[in-house]
Amino acid sequence: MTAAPNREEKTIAEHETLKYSLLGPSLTKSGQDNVDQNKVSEIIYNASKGSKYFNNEEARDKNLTQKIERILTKKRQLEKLDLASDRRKADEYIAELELSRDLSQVVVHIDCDAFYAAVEELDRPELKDVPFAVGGGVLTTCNYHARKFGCRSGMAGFVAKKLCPELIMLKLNFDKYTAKAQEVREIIVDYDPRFESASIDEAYLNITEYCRRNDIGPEEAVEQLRREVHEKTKITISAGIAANAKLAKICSNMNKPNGQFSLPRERNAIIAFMRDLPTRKVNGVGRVFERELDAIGVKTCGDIYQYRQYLAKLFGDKAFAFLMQCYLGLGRTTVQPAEEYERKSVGTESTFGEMGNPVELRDKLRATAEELEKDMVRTQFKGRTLCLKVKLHTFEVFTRQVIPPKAVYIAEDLYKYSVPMLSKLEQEFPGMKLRLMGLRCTHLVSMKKPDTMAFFGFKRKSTSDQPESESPSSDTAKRKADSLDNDGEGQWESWPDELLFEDAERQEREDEMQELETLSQEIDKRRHHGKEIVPNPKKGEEVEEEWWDCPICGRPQATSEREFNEHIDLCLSRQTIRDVVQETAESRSRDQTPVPKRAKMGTEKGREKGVPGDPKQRRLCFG
DNA sequence: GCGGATCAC
DNA sequence: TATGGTGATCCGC
Repeated sequence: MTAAPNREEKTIAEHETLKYSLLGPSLTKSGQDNVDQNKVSEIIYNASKGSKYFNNEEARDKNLTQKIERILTKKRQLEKLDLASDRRKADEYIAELELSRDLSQVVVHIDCDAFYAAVEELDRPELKDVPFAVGGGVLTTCNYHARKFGCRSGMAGFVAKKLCPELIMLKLNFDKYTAKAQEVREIIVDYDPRFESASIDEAYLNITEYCRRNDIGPEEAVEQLRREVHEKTKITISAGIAANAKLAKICSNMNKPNGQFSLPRERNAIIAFMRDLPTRKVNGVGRVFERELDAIGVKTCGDIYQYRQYLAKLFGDKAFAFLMQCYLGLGRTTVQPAEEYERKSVGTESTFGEMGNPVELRDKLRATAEELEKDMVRTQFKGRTLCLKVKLHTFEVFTRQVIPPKAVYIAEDLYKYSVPMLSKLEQEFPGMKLRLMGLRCTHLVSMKKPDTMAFFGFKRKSTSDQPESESPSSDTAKRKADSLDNDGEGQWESWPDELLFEDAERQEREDEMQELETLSQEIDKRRHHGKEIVPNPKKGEEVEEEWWDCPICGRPQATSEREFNEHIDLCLSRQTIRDVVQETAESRSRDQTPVPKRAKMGTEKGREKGVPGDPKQRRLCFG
């Protein structure tokens, strides 16, 4: 074969993958079954061709193709080697995972059907029979009529219009969706008071206890839940019922919309289910990983097994572990409120018309900093690291970060420390024009006043043999109260908005805050020092009684939050902050026990992400 | 630890 | 005319 046709073939092949990529990330969403994807792909391709976005996508696609070439080359090398040891390691891992299999829990994933569109339809019934979408330049979602034309979430508005010229575009009414989501959560809380919001329209529930208490089967319970939600909110939801969250999530997509699917909680049924399941159906496998897996011959989760000896070397240990769990159909069986997840960053970004003027760019940076300050104040965090993100007019994305001398959150500081990064980028890309700018703080430090047990990480542990002590009703009430506290106000009463103060006073406050922050970190570290600080049930009969070791004086303290806070206040006033920090540092150096890591939020590759307990975010959620 | 990349929603 | 915002994780260096 000559070189020319080969190159041509390659170009065609590359365009095929590009076209596939251009279809967007939500290809697996429902409503696309009877759509001629080739036709849709052609329209999208032609609508996009030549644009800067297209060119960038093309470049990315070429890079991925090269990356896949490298993967294949590596695989061919591995094939020549003796991988018996790798196969044995994989088999040992599988055996180990198998031992951890827990089929005792009934986990449910629920997902509102085309949620934003459904809410809009309630207000405007005439929309029911016409294709329409919600969102601005990019579709946030669209109804099922629109999906028949190939429209999808994440698609550019003008492309959607090409696919469906009659498409009606609606602006987002975020408050409306939030209110509706709240209605839904008020119902599902009765099925699991500790349900977990995955987003505004998705939630995980563990209904094991509900089924036991009401002597009802899981499928029947979920049918009842869906019926109840529909009757009371007029929203239809789809649900998946399975032994763990990963499977439940997959199952909720099986009979969408307005349907449910239950996967038996039996090993054989689960293995059989995974065997024929395309990898892309698993949460965490996106367009890229799907292509990479496909390239080596893995199309379904069942295919994973025969390639097990290659996976770690080709994709890394994390991906290996993830894939093994996919093959076995394993996932977490725990469900917990989103507020209990720990936030790791706060950021803001925005897109705008091409901008290259350095003065304008600095104005934009200042505005971005001011936006971020609002979010930092709202969430009560400072950041030890500040990250600047820019997207050039070519759609290329770059990030740069700094560690300011102190934790930051005030716009002035955010700006001051990010300007040099912007200047450096301007040097790096002379005449650069941006279409997006963003700022993000990471390595967060809490600014919450240290007067609650929650601050120290103490949570009332429900006595396991006393489920009534944490009855659904009381928890519901508490969680409803939480949701009303939507701005985190009331936790910072004695420290009003910084902006109200004159600069000098502000500085003073800041220094004080800095000290508090240092204290909080020290105590935080110490808290994680050992399990011994967690609440211990008192020996004896009174199981309800609990006590805590004060993290400052070390003495055991009473159980009520009020008493505990009073003690902490007393302790703090007796001992200066400096003393505490000193003492804590000493105790740390005495005790060489490694600080236990916080519970990880997700599993490998960001699977099973939770939503941080940020009010802004929480507003988006059921939880 | 940094920067790029991927992923979910 | 023209393709989002927020947050998380993983990998290679």
